[in-house]
Amino acid sequence: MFTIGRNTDYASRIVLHLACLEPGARVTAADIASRRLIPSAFIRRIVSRLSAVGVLATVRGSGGGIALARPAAQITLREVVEAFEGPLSLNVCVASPAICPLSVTCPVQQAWVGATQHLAAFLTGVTFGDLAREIRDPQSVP
Amino acid sequence: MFTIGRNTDYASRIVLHLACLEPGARVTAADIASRRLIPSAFIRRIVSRLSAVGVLATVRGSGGGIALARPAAQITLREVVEAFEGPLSLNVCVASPAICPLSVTCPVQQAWVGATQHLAAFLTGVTFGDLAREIRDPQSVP
DNA sequence: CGTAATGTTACCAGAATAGTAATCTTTATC
DNA sequence: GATAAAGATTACTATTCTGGTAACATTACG
Repeated sequence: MFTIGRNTDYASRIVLHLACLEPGARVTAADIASRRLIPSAFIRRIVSRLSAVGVLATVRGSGGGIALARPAAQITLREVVEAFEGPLSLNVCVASPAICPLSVTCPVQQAWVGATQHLAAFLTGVTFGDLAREIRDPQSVP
Repeated sequence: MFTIGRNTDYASRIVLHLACLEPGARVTAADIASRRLIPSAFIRRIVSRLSAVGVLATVRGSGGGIALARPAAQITLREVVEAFEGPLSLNVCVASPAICPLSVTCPVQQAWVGATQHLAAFLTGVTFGDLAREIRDPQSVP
């Protein structure tokens, strides 16, 4: 079973949480942590990463907090995944073909490239605007 | 970067190697290991697993060896992947939703289910018959 | 029985993962 | 400007996973 890591999962919960609030709403990391069941010490690094990547905008200091850096409809699941997992690559020979001495004419490598592209396209098509709408109005996307 | 493991990669090379031979051809593990650059001690477990899953047929003892258990066209890349990675599941909450207390109405979980299904469908569509044909006749599938 | 082959198990070192904790920086407010 | 609230950064740990090695067991042919 090859899966995304917990970081990525938590990150998507955080972004989803913000996407469900009023546009531009700002909340504290501790608040998200408690509501979304994320280890509170953990959330710091995740938020930090997401803001470095341009998904979140943070405000330090008293009264500060976390908000989406862009409208939720412009944030894709792929972006969040790649922030933690690196560029999508279902096999090492996809990201760095040189690692495999056989890769030049290897059809399996081609297959993995194709699979990776398919997955990437799917994840690009999922925005947090869509996901938030599913929560607000479950009927809209059955 | 979340990728398949080396086991899975090696396994696909082994099956591909056999798929390129005459149908029913039987060769030794050591032979495959040397030709496909797989650690020779490693290949035992891999072959053993693949035969347990019904992809390979092995014959023990002197003069024994390894062959495909079925025509290459009936062996999918998905099958080989799942033999080593377990059932496809891009997030833990896909395989076991109970693990996440939020999963009941979690749209991200839905997204991961969809992504997993897409990937599974893609990998089901890739057979080692196709892959072997690409090697024999690169023009046929450009 | 000896040899050639796969099957199985145990083991190891290094890396990654999940999670914790402590400390530093920034900034709003009083 | 002192204080406290908030995020930023770094280090650390325990556990698991991974890739790989090695040894031994089993089977079968001649």
